[in-house]
Amino acid sequence: MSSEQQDQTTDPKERFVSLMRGLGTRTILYQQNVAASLGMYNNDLKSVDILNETGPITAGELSKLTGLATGSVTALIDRLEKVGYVRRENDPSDRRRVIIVPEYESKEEISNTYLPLHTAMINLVSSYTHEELALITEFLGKASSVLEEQIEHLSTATRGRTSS
Amino acid sequence: MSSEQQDQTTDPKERFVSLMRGLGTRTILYQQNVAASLGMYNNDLKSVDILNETGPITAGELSKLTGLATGSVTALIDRLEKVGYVRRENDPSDRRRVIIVPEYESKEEISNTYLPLHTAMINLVSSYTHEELALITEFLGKASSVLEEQIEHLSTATRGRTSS
DNA sequence: TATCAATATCTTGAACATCGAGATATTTGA
DNA sequence: TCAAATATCTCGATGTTCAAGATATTGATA
Repeated sequence: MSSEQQDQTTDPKERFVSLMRGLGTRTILYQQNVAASLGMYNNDLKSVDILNETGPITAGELSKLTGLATGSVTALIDRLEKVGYVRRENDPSDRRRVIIVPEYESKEEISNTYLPLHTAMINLVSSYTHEELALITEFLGKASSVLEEQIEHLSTATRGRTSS
Repeated sequence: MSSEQQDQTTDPKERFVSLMRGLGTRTILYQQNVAASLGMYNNDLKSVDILNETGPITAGELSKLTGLATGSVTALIDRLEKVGYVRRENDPSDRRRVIIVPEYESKEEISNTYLPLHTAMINLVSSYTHEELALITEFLGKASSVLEEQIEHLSTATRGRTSS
């Protein structure tokens, strides 16, 4: 896998979309490799990443965000808690709820694994001017929003089927 | 999940990297939702995407690209072949090998599921000038390369552990 | 205040992708 | 010609994941 096949479409927009897809595929493969190299399951790492972005959330919310069944999330939290990546905390205002608090920063193992990518990205970014960087950053934000909408669409449309 | 927490870092570069990560997380969640809505396993869809980009490859190559054991790939191909997403073909020059030929285009089910995202992306892109689009496109290519290098690093460094 | 429905998490058993190792077939090099 | 290397497949074991039910708690209604 590199730059093969029909990648060099003539239409600039289609070429862009094609690159976007390629980036997506590589992102997924990358995350999978990170998980493997940490000896974690994909969903476990995915959850850690989500928690790192959202901060503490309840088990139910994590279930919705990951698309996993609640029973799976229970087991998942057990695993993460055992390794020290998160801890359970009781919600004083609602004793049914369990809040999952990420201990992400305390565990440098994960950030160390991400570090080479981080460095490479900073490196890449340094080759751009402030204006260019601003444009790209703005674009990334919009692309994220688009993806988020699409996820919302799909997850509401699918509700309850078998998957991975 | 939206725009929470420490996302608005002051340093533009760090802010960029943060957005990049967010995009990654959403990409993974999106792909997972697509798989679920198609009633497929994540790895199966991942493989279809890879095959769509690479064109026909051998079972062994797919095994390397996905990081799955060869036995898993055999079962995976069985599933994809049964649904008609790929077909097996013998390599006349090496009769041990099995070439997996994607029937991607013939099966519109998948492209239809990707269509809304495709449209939204085209839409997003249309708001940029040619010069801007060229810049972003160039950036995407470079980012893809960076990811590919990182994948290569990790996969060579990990060789043989337990994962998902 | 007592009760019932709704909500949140956990428990349990079954299902099934994945792994690892071995089996089979084929190719390559000595 | 023969052994080592390579490519895919087979098979049993493992373990996440699911679905449904169990338990605990909350909120609303009468």
